[in-house]
Amino acid sequence: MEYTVQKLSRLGGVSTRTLRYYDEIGILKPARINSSGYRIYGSKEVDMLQQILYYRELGISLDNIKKIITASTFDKTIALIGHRKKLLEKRQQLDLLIETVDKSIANAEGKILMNDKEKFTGFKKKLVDDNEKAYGKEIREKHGDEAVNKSNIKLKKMTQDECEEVTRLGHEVLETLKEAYQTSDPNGELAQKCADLHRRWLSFYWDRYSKEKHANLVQMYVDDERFKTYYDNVQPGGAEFLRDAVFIYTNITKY
Amino acid sequence: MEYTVQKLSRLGGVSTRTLRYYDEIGILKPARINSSGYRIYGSKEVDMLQQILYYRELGISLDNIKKIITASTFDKTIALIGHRKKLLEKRQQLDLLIETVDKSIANAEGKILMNDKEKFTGFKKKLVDDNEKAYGKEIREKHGDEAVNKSNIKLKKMTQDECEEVTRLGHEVLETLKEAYQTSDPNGELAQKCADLHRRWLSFYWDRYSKEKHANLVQMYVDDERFKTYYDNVQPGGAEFLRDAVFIYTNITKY
DNA sequence: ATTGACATTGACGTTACGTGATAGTATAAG
DNA sequence: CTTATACTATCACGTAACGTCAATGTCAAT
Repeated sequence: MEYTVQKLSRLGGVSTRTLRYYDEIGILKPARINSSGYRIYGSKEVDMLQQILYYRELGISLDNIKKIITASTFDKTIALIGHRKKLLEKRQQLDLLIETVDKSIANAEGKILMNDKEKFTGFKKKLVDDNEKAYGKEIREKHGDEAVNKSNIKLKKMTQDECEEVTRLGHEVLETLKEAYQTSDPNGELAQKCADLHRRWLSFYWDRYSKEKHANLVQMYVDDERFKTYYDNVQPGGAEFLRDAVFIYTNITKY
Repeated sequence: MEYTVQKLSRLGGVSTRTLRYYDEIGILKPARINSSGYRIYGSKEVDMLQQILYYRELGISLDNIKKIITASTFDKTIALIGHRKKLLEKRQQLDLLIETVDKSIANAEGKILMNDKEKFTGFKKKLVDDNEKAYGKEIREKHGDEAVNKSNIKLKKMTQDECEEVTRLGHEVLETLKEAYQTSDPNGELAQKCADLHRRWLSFYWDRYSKEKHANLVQMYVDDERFKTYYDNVQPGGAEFLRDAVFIYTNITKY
């Protein structure tokens, strides 16, 4: 069986540009060039493309793939082991980043909540900025290893499963909010379920849950245009509805 | 206080090129340009650089940093939350890759071990290639989600702590090997400790440990030049010494 | 005046292609 | 046989965040 660029590209699920590029860098040459200058690939090239794409999926650079595919099984194994190590390091790096982002978010939220009433004092911005500077310095000091480890934020120990759940929860909150909004009853079952989901979602981010903070936060969702927009994009009037539901849920009615 | 490019670059731990680039893309302009065309930065710019570097550490693109640093605290928080989500997705993607690499390594090792005696039949290469093709297809079929989940490889459930340990163990094996080699006694305490460390290291990669496979593997370390080179680079004669120690350790003496 | 450390502006290289521009070729329909 | 259109080819520029020359100008000290 013979294939032109497009046929092979469809077979492999890549673009024709990719095939021409692979030809250019010498990683996958066509079996022959026909009289019109067209690239013609054979079944051997199909197999080769499969292998290339396989390694590409693993995040290996084309340069290394080039070496790997011409290497023996042993060398391939060694290459894979080395690559595995790189991936693990990358993941640790990612974990560290996520931790730091979490700290930053928690910090910002804390500041927002604490300083909600001083909104116009002009102090807040300075405080937060100072804090960011401090963190930045901290990180650059010693890559933040020790400092970060001392953190007592809950998120630190989030497993992968929990990460998936918090994402799912986030979606669920929004979808339940949409449904609940249709009932127009913040006291209803759906709205209260939504408030409860929101609490569970928050609990992932907060060290410890408190009704006060919860109510405070949803009020802020309404007061601040940017958060309001976020929820209203999901469901117009959603921010207010969520606040009302959470006020009932927490049994707190003023802020 | 005023800073030239180099002074600021040393303060922030970045290259002068980076500062010129940041000027070029408008993310950090100098306070003024002196009569000789030199960039002069003030303390405000130092603060700004701190912030930029902070966000850069988090893996945020300069383009987004540009938006973030001019945004309010609320917007920054929202941006961070969004970024956090991206990081989590990236990590899941990485975990998937690591799993697949593990499968691939285990597969290759399995093939090597199983077919050690058929080394010259020429079947092996074909088998492995076929297998790789199969995996590649599998992955591209449905991103391998289900297929990968069905895997019963031990590594799948490696936590981060375990990942760190296996890396540490790997180093320990090599260092102990070096020390043990000095004793010239594969039956000695150090050599047996090394063999034991090697077993523990292997146990991370294998579904279940067997003395047979262990002895078989270390013999291969000697027989195959590429693996031999790997260990001999650490300690000349290391591959043979490790084999001898493991033969004693496993109480298996022929292969 | 000279030297050495510092500054400037280009401009090309990096990765793995995407996205045109321009031009030649194959194939089926009219 | 012409035409439409579907395909092919080769440039060549753009991407992100700088690294790395190269050529040239400036500052402080000897």
